[in-house]
Amino acid sequence: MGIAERKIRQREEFRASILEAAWQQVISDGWQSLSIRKIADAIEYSIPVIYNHFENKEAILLEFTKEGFQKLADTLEGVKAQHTVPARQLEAMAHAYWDFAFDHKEFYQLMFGLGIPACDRVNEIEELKNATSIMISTIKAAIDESNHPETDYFLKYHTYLSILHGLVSIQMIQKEGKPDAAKKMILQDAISGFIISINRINS
Amino acid sequence: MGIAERKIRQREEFRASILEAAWQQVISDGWQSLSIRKIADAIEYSIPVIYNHFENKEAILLEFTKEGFQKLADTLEGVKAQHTVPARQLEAMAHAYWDFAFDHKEFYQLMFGLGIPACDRVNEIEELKNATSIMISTIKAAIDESNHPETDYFLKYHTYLSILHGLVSIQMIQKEGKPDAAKKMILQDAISGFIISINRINS
DNA sequence: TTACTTTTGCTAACAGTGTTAACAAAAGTA
DNA sequence: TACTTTTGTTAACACTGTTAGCAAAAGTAA
Repeated sequence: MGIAERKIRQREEFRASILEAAWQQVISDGWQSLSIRKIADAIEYSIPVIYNHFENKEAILLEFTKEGFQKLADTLEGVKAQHTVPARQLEAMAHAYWDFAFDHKEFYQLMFGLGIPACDRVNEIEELKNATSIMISTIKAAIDESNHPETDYFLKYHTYLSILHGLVSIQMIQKEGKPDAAKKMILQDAISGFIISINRINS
Repeated sequence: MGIAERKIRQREEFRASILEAAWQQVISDGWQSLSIRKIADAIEYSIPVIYNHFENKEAILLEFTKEGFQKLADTLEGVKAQHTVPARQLEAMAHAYWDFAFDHKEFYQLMFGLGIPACDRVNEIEELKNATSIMISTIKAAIDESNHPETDYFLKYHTYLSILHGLVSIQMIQKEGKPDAAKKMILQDAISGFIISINRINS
């Protein structure tokens, strides 16, 4: 008798329909406004049934996080296979990473814990400009002293800030605790590379 | 008569006490669990009085965001002043940036919209390891082909990922919209620098 | 088919959240 | 003292995630 099998199948379908409804919510209004109630509403069931399939709301989001990382892995692998020289592979993967992030923005934000209050208003903060101008002026000075004074300082500023922010936030995601002095080598490494790149023509 | 002045002063003090209470909440439980009700409780006033001084909860958080950026700007400026060569300034500023982020974690998370569900569980995601291993293997291959096969591949992987994530998330914060193809030059620039740094000894 | 067990889904509630309308009390002004 | 403005309160609205308790449906065994 296939009753047990059918039940498992139905359960799986139900679970999938929850995720489907949840995902519709996420892509239409962002994951911050996802709510159990809206999911229940969309699948036309009462609220508690969702808890028969997922421990809590976080478990639903975790599902998407996993899916996102797998999608990213697949993308990277596919792109990597199209090249043979490692340096070209790294380059192609970088572009694929970038494309993935913006083509699947909701996934990416979920995966890396991004997206918060007032993110759209951050550009209007005067204090931000103070910090920005200090960095830019230094970059400018460094470029002026280099062999390539025609370098785009604004581009280099973005690179500089991105490296710093990337290092910090990756570190914050992975470690709950403190700075971890040894990890500062990564910072030193990245900044050294950046400074070198100012004094050299990029290939 | 100094009545008006006193009133303004008292208003200012009240406002400050709200921020003070809010900040205590933030540093003890993280900004995600900050609530108007808890603030009201801490200052021993009813809830609506807070809305006499701040338009909404977001306005309170924005206050801290501003404060954070100003703190960062001051820190960078102070560190910069201790050096004369721009390259050294950039280096020192990078370290100061790092220290700031971890010494004022709550500020930093607020400033860059970090901190979300399941951030501590992200390391246990199997799918993450899939994506990781693809990148690491490529980095390894690139190092093997370089003039410095003794390079720490794990360090380089972190640098690579940090650059990518930094670029993406900075871009996501600043722009609501789409990829912006021209901005991809920043990516190309950063990755080129990274690849160069694999083939060179860091100064 | 009947009697029993398990699964499934429901209503209703608890404990929170941000926000606001309506009103009372205090403070300042004439 | 009478009036106006500011300030603060209670109580509610409209949401959140989550769960206890119960009814109905589905499956099982006689």
